[in-house]
Amino acid sequence: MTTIYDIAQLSGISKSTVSRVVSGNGYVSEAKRKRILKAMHDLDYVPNQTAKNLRRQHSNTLGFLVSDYFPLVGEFMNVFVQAAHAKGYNVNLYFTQNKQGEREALDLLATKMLDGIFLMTRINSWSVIESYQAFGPIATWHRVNLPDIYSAYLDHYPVYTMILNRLLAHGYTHIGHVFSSNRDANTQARVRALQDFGHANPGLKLSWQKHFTHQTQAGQNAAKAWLQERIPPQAVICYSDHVAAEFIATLREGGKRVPQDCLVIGTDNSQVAKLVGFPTVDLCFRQQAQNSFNYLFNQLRNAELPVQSLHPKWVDWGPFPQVKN
Amino acid sequence: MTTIYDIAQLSGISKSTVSRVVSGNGYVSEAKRKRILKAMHDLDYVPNQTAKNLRRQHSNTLGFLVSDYFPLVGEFMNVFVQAAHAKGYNVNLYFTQNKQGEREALDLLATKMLDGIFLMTRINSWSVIESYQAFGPIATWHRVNLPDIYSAYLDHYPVYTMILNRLLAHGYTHIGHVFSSNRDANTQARVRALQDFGHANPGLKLSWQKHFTHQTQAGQNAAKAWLQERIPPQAVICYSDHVAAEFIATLREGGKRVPQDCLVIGTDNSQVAKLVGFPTVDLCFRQQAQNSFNYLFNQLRNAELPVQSLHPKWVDWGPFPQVKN
DNA sequence: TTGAAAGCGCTAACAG
DNA sequence: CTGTTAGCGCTTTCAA
Repeated sequence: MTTIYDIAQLSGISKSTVSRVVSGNGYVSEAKRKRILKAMHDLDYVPNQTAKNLRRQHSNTLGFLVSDYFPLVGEFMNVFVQAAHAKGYNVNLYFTQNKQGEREALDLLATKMLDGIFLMTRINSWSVIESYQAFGPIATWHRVNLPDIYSAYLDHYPVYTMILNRLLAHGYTHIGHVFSSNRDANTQARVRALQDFGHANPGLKLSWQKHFTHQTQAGQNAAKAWLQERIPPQAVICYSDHVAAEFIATLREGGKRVPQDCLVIGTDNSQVAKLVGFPTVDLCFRQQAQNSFNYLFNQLRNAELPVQSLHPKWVDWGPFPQVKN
Repeated sequence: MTTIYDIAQLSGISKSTVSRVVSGNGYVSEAKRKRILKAMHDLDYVPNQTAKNLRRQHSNTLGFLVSDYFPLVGEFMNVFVQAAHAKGYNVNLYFTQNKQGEREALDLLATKMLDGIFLMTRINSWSVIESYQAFGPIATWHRVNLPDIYSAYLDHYPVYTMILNRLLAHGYTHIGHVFSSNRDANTQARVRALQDFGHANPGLKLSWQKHFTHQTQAGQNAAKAWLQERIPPQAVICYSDHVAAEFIATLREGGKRVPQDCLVIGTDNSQVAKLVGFPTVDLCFRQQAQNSFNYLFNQLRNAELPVQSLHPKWVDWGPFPQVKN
């Protein structure tokens, strides 16, 4: 492997001058620059990023942590990584299966092996995560109210209310719900929205509610429960598009028609909603990914990239029929 | 940030001894080890990976390069990253939008910023990619026959023949094809399989063929073309599940029934096939991801992790009806 | 079993 | 404009 020293030797110029042309900092005479460039070319010189990182005490690398893969991760990551690359940042991916693994990844912040971290999904408590913030900026997808951690969240309370109102306007009076873990602040917001809606509209049947901690098979299990009911809900709101898609697939396997027998609604506007064809709400995850990167970048470089507000909206990839009684 | 030096100071023991307990190499007396451990704990010591990497001339990090995101990337990467983590490797993700970007990522091999590379999708010619192999192992998803680059490929010729035969057995005589770029060796294999099949079975209509370089909207555009036909194919084989799903969605939007009006077949066995519900062929991408990592690991560590052979098989997530005339 | 010392490849004062 | 010098934090001989 050829180093800065080799090219200094070959060109008969000092290491530091070579460094100047490699890094582009400082003045170098045209003559010497030419000779150095030639030597670099002749020797196939490639700068050693690791040495550079050690010296500069940062890596131009961001960590993207998820505890588990689920379909939206790929789509989200895609936006995040593109944004990062556009600004010269690399991203390191970590599937943190447990507390220990998550801490190890977080530890990398302390030595600037990672300059900043995006947490799509967390395992450790916020208090331990927060303690790492001293070493570098942290952004998260989760809804959380911490002074030093940026959260790309969108409040699900009004979104859920919006969904319920539309359902009501279309004549639905028996509505089921598939929620994520109650630990999640936005799940709590949804549940609250549901309660308030129930009080405001007495007489509706809203009690069919399922909670799932993991996306794996949540849709399938919820649909199986639906199929068992003597009088199942006319519509079911799922906490993610993937769950909705799986719910629909399982219902159809069970011989039911969607949306005729049950209208299923997702909340992501991910690719699968379009493919399977059901109504969903765009929760702006693409903008959230961009915002998260922008926040991290702004912290790191003292910049002012825009962090835009989010405007959820309906995306009807499938029919939203009036209920027939 | 506390370093090995700080804890040497605090405990009154030399740097090198501290290093021994941190890295776990070499003998250290129990007494000193205890004191050092205590100091490490008191000072919240976190080893500096960058310094370690510079010194050891490797990073325990693999590069995962893709030119563009497409849905299978997420699922594939999931398996690859999990496999890597299980063996103590991290993975760095690169979306290499152009030749330049791909080379920059490949360059990282030279300095062991990256110990090995997996190429899901490439941009530069194989000859330039091959030249990097001197710096570290390279594996790829593409089908390519290069002595020094591992390719996780599965031969699509027999797979395509298998699909055609099943279609024929079910009475299909007019079969359409959505292919990827002809540059791809496995696309060429599919086309050859089709030609040979046509010769062996004269009288079939097999000429409806579309080629797409990118997955984005391939399914949609192909379906639009299908909808224009006076006598469209009874079945269409798509080169990926995502393309198949989009094809189906567009057909349905156009008022057609699937599979009644057109049987659509995918080839991935990705999540979307299950969700949308259509027949697909498992091309074992999960095993391919595992194999790719295992190959890289074997090269790097002179190990013998199994690189297993691939056995494609039908997965009917949706009906495969007999054709009715 | 331990410490001193050299050095991985690069950058950035500093002095000239 | 350029060279000398001193490290970044860690590992690893080598000698004690």
